[in-house]
Amino acid sequence: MAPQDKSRKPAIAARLLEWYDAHHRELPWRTGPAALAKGERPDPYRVWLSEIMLQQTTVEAVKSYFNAFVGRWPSVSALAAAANDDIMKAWAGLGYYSRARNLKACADLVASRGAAFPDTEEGLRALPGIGPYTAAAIASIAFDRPAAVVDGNVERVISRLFRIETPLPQAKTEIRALVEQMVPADRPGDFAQATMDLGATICTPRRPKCMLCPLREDCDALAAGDPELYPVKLAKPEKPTRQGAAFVAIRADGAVLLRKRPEKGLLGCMTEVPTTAWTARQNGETSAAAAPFPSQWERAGQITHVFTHFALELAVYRAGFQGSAPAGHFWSLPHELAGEALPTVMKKAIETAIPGATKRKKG
DNA sequence: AAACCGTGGGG
DNA sequence: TCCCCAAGGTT
Repeated sequence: MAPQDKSRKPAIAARLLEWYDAHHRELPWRTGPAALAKGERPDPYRVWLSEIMLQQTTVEAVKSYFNAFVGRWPSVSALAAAANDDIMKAWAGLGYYSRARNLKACADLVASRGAAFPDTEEGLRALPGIGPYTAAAIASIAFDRPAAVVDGNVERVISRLFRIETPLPQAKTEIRALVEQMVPADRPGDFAQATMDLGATICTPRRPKCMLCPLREDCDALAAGDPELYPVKLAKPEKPTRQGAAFVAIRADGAVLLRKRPEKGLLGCMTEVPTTAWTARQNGETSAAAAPFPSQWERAGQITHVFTHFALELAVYRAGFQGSAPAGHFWSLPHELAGEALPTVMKKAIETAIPGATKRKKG
């Protein structure tokens, strides 16, 4: 190791923090460096809630959900007192719905222990919905612990700085070790957020803005002229297609027939219109004869929705239907529909049958 | 440990 | 249009 390498990592961390002080993003859940310097402390509840929402989810998508949640449930105790269904409804559209189920389970646990979050990585890691990343993020941001926070941004920044040829996810161990050597003891939370801000705004996956980067003199990948090649990742498997049919039954007063999905698995605990099973592509027309009950079904259209590991083609049928809801089903009136726990794929299906039905009305 | 689990935006 | 992927966790 060359002599100057000995100070490389601390120097990088110092430059990154200097950049963060001047260029950090203002985010609803963030306590900025100036406020921290004045002695203000982040609210662990807000840090936790934001970190759960931000798992595999963009900052822009999270903002409105975060504001709605903290407005309605300002504390972990308030969230613990909420009904499961209300939380699922409020989470609808954000995706990865097990996060909402774990959110409630975690709030219940924390509330039952005096409403105080654990202040160590290990303690946080034991809570539902909190894995290695989230435990480190909360420990460093909310409790000033020198934890190594490694998310997708950090993996990209580090793999470029050190031009790591090992593909992800195999390189995770190596990356974590490097981050552990860089975390400054005095500002671990800011260091974590600075690395993530750099990855989100400068060291982006494509066309990184290296000319604006505070670490351009430190970056092995930039020196080699190929930062965009990192991180190296394994090729992804092909996405299969499944097919099925969705049935939008409409009562004379405009109510739509709905039911609740099972507690676990895809879209668990969320609300749906009746559908057939979603089977592997059959290369054929799904017949209205597969409807859960007989009616004058007419074809309203077709939607395609891409999930994480498969694409779904749904034939959408529409029919009038009178009488009480069949077992396991319920009617949702027009003014209630927008507030139901409908995942995006189900809103698409309903919109295909009844344009505008799931949009929230004004007033 | 490989599979499963949503969604929307950017290039 | 299509592909990538975002402050990952659970089983």
